[in-house]
Amino acid sequence: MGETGTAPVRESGSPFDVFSRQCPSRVTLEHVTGRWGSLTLGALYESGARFNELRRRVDGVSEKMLSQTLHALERDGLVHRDARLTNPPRVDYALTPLGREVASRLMGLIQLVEGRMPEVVEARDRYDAAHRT
Amino acid sequence: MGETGTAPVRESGSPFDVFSRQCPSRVTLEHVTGRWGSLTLGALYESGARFNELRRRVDGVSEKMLSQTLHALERDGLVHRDARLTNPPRVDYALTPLGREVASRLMGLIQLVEGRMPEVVEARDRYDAAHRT
DNA sequence: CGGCATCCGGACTGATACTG
DNA sequence: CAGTATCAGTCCGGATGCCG
Repeated sequence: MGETGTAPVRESGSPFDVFSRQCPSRVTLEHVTGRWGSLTLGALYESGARFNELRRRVDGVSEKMLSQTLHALERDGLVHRDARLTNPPRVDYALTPLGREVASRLMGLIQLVEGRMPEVVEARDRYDAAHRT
Repeated sequence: MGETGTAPVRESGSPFDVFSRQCPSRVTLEHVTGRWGSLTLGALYESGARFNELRRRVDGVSEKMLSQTLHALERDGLVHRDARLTNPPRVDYALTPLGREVASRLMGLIQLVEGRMPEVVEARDRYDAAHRT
């Protein structure tokens, strides 16, 4: 390959470098960080819950999106689904140990963003003021 | 209000609860965790860079999306843009102190996901095997 | 080099309706 | 309660072309 210093190796030597296209880890990262994925993991970090309880925690999510999100997270091994075929049916969702680790880091990020929102809002105002013609 | 334990207060008492619809922090969180936002912050965490250098680091991003992403992050005060009106033009992007904090947590998440991909892949195989009719 | 404006197909989203 | 199915609307995102 080019020896002109183009090497994009980054610090990674990982076989699962998210920065590369077509790497399976990028898909998982998108499940985790996606619009509803992050909020769903955050909601479950609090405690396990049933479907409609989760819907209430994640304000604004539709049935379809929540269902879809939970399936993706379950498939990735981050969420455990426990279904009782009783009447009425009861399905409990909870984080797996791996899911808990991921959610923990995610919560760290979420809380940082929440806590620094005043700075963000201020930055936005400055930006908007500067970019008005 | 209801004293039946419905209080959805969560651990948050924050005025910027991402779990609530219409909260500005949710928008910022989406910029940060979005498909290209997370990878862009990750790329900049390594070091500041020029536009096309960033394009190379974030494999697969289009010019348009990178530009759009950088604007959003700049507006949120996470990225600093330094433009020299020379010829040829030169524009350097770098993280702000706040951006660096956010990117740091993000990298923690990214590295966790990358490192645990074997488990994820395994979980997927199990899921797919169990859900084939 | 570092962008922005436009176009356009397809992916994604969200009501609604229906099932077990 | 816990979903799936369907369908219409939105918007994402890439390609192209032009400008400073």
